Order: sequence, then C-alpha cells, then structure tokens
Amino acid sequence: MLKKQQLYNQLKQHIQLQHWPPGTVLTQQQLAEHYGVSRIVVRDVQQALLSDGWLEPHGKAGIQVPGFSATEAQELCLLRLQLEPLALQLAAANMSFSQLGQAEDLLAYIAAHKHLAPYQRGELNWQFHRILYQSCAKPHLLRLLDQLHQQVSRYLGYQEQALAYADTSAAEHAELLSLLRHGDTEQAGKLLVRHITEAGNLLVQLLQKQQGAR
Amino acid sequence: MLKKQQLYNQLKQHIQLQHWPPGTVLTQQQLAEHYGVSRIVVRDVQQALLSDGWLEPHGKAGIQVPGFSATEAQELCLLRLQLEPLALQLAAANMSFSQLGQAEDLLAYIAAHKHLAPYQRGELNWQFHRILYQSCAKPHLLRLLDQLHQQVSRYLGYQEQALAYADTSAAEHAELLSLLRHGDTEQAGKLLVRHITEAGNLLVQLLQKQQGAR
DNA sequence: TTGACAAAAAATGTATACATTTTAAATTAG
DNA sequence: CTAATTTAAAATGTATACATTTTTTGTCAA
Repeated sequence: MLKKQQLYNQLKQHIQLQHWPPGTVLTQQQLAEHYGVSRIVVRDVQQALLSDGWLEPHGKAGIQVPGFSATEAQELCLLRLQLEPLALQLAAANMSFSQLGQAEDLLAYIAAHKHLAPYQRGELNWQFHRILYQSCAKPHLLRLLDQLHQQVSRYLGYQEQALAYADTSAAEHAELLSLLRHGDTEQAGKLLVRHITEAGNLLVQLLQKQQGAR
Repeated sequence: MLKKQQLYNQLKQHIQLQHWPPGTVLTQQQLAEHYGVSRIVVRDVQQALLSDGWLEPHGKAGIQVPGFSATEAQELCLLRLQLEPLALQLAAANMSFSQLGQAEDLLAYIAAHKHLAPYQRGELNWQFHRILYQSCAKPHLLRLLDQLHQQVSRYLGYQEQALAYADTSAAEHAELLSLLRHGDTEQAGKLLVRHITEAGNLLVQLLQKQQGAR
C-alpha cells in the first residue's frame, strides 16, 4: 500500500486516540522521523489532514492538533440536520432493495459485535447512514456529508463514554430502516431529525461538562 | 510569493478560461514543464485542485479537466438554497453596520466597473454574499459555502453570455441589502431564495441548450 | 488476425539534497 | 535589566535523483 495512505490512516487514528493530544504542535521533520518516512510523504498527508480539519495551521511553521469545543459540535449537528434529511428524502425515491439489504446487514454486523473500538463503531454507523443517502445521486451533497462525518468522527473518542446511547441509536437505526422499507419517507425524515438531534445533544452536553470541569 | 500559490491560481484560471479544455488529460510532468516548476510543486497543486473539484482523477495515472453538466449545476444550486438562507438568517442577528457598509461599498465598486472579466465579477459577487453571511459565526458552514462557490465559479466562464442578468442581479443585491438594513430578515431570506434560484435556473438552461446543441 | 505475454517507456511515489523563510537565541546598545 | 538588532538554528519550500507502479508497445503463438 502507498506510504501516503498508510500514514494518513495511522496519523488520523493517533490523533483520535490522543496519542498526539489536542494542542500538540508538530513539524514535518518530527512526523517524518517518528513514522519513518520522508518529509515528502508527510507533506502530502499534512495537506490532506489540514483540509479535513484534523490538523490546523500553527503560525507560519508547524501544525497543531485541534481541540474540541461544544460550539463546534453544535454547529456540526446543525449542518447535519440541514443536509441529511434532504439527502434521505431525495434518496428514498430511488432506493433499491439491495441497498436496504446492505443497510440491514450492516446493522446486524454492528449488533453482533458489541465490543468494537468506538471509532470503528462510529465508522460503521456512518456507513449505515451513507448507504441510505447513497441513491440520492447528488455527488456534491454526498461529498459534503462525508466531510461533515469526518469532522464529527474526530469527536468519537469522547463519545465513547456515552456508550449507553449505543442501544438507543441501534434501535432508531432499525426503525428508520423499517420505515423506509414501508415507503414512509415522511416519518423516516422526522425520525432522522430526532436521531441526529439526540446524538448531537448528547455530545454537546458531554463536551460542556468537560469544559466546565477545567 | 510561493510558487505553489502562484501555480494554483494560474492553473485554475487557465482551466476556467479553457486554455485546458474540459476532458484534457494532464500529467505531472507536462504541467511541470509547461509552467516551469518542479513536479513537487505540481503535486501539491494537483492535490489541492483535486479536492476543490477543479481537476478529477483519470484512471491510476493522470488527471483530467472536468466537464460541465446541467445536472451538476442544478445540484450546486440546490445546495446553495439549502445553506445560504440559513447562513443569512443566523448572520442577520449579529450583523454590524460596518459590515453592511462593506457590502454597500462592494456593490458600488461592481456598479462602477461595468467591464470586468466575468470571473472577476463572479468573485466580487461572491464576496458580497460572503460578507452578508460572515457574522453567522459558523466556521464550518462558511467553509462549506466557500467550497460551493468554488464549484459554481468553475461555471462562470459560461455564465458570461448571460450578461443580461448582471443588472437584475445587481438590483437584487441592492434590495437585499436594503431589507437587511431595515431588519426585515424574513423578506431578505425570501429574496435570497429567489435570487439563488434565478441564477441557478439561468445557468442550467444555458447548459441544457449547449448540451442539446451537440 | 487476434489475444496473451513480455519488454520498454512513461508516469507517479519516495528519498535525499539544497534554498529560502521563519523562529529562536545571542549579543549589544541604551 | 530591557529592548532592539544581529546571528545562528530550525522549519518549510523546491529541485534533482532514484524506485516503484502503471501504461503502452511490440512480439509471438494459436
């Protein structure tokens, strides 16, 4: 596999697991030495992660691991609410049985693997949503949604502590699927809004608690 | 100035002016020689333009200048409609007089320079919109809007032919500003929707005509 | 002629080396 | 001692050179 791709994944994961905690300032040299690749590779990855929001510029030299804020989480939730129901509505018309099946399989897989790492669970959950939106056939919309998910997933290391929510989430996913199967787009949309709002509120509250605790 | 930045701007402009027409396949070597820089610089710019949607992958080697489609334009319009009114609404509450003034200045400048290149006019028009949204204080929302504008601006070479629209557009901008000055957020929002829809429809019709003419 | 396989060419990925810019440290004048 | 200026160190930008992958070309057998 390309070293670029490897480093991209590894560095992202290390950021998520807070091996490089928020606020850490990194240089190309540092990363190159630490991960045993040339600076060229680091540069490519750095640019990608900067535009993904997993790193942010730090003055004119160096890059910084961004922190977490309840405000940002709130905004991401708002944007999801603005775009995901639209995607679902557009997709509902074209959705195939095979796609519904895929989504079902994914839910089963998640249910069967209770002890996944939180970021893996998050990834699978997004895949579920992604399948539902897929057939909206709007590449740009899907691109924006992927970006938003990327941002949100940066927070998932935190969200772990809210494991109690996993069950609620799974139940809602199942209900969502059921509604779509029966062609009840209207109700599915409403449920999706509730679903996103709940997840968002939980995350925001968690972050606020943590911010207050300093 | 950094060569990277220079090349980024120049290549983008050349794509917009169809110096590299849609469908053209380019290689790093080619670009490096043509613009007199090393491949490293080309690589950086290539990655940036790929993620901006000004270039697209072409198999496993080479990059391609994307074409234009009415469908894509339609989608971009849809997304603008989904996000810009929200931004305006959120911004309206916090908008300062100095910002309204900035916007006013911009309109005056545009009105005073009738003979701007179409892409410059497009850039200024977007700056106007951007100022109105600025104070929504939602970094991610603004980032998404900037991206959307990037995409739309790729089409502006075409939109030139619709210069007749420039006057309508300017009039609507002025009215929008006036409504905001008087705090009529409701009406401003409705006008914005109309404004975006009109521009979108015009562009889509133009593209459909051109597609039909082949 | 066609299709598969091998060899050559070309393109991209990666590393090293050098140039320029930025940051930090050291020195000196006030 | 402070602050400004100079000097050294470090970081990023860029170019060249090499390695690997991908594409194309050409050859040969069916």
